[in-house]
Amino acid sequence: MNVNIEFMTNEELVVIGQDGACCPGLSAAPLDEDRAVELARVFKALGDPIRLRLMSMIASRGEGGEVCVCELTPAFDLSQPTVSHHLKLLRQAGLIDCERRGTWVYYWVLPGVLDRLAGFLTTARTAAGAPPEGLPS
Amino acid sequence: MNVNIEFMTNEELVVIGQDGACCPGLSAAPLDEDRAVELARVFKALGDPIRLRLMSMIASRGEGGEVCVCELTPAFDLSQPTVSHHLKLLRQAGLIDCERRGTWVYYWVLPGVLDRLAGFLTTARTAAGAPPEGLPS
DNA sequence: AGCTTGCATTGATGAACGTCAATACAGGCC
DNA sequence: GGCCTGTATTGACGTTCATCAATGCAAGCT
Repeated sequence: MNVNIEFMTNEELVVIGQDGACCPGLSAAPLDEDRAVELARVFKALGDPIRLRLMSMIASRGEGGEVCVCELTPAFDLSQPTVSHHLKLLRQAGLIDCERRGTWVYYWVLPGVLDRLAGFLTTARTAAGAPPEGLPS
Repeated sequence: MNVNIEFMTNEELVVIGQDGACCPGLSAAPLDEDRAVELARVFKALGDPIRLRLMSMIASRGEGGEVCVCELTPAFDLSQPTVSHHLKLLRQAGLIDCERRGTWVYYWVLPGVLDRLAGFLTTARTAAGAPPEGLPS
């Protein structure tokens, strides 16, 4: 698990897991309560226009790409603390991580998270028919 | 658009579109404000444990499958109105639809919605490198 | 040291949300 | 018609959320 910042309390989720397909899939079988709670936290993090745009701006940098907060903040018609707050929520949801380098802080999308989330939603893979063949992950 | 119930006001979203891949994809390019607002509504609908479980129970029926509300309600430790409310939110998000048949009301997942949502999240498809070759969808 | 810039945290406020009891509505059955 | 069952809607209440101004902290500068 990679939180490279000490001065921030690390409350990241591990829901989507670092490896494998996190869980059976939405359509595979009725979700049990605990997994529903964990996964809902991730979707809730994406359930805000600002956070979706933040995710998109960061994810657009591609694998290994980073974005400086100083690029993110002015892109929104919001106060700096509010943007910072949304970034924190995305981080707590286990979607992104950050690192301070000198004066600036850089954010990136945790590798594989989006693909695993997508896999969870996809019905084709989880259907009874096809075997769980090798996913990109 | 398929709302087969007249007595309910139809406020379904069309965000995820009935055909095609809805939009460039989260990682393709920074999401514009309008699309972010629309998509956030869908993710917000999934951002609650109860609604996620409801979706899962309905989606587990597979393509064309339906679930009677009378099966959904007792599965939760909630009042009937609350479950009904969550179903309404999922419907307004454009994720499910329903139909009354006699005394009972049946819900199903709108076809393709989950796969399109998954496609929106997937990075592989939208990356600059690979051509958009045929996905399982 | 002091100043400045970039970002996170705190505390407050109004809006949105999840929940319930009560009620309304639709359809089947007597 | 009247009654009963299943589901949606209404209205209220407490909690969570998004937002801001003010403040705090880290790092670079002079």
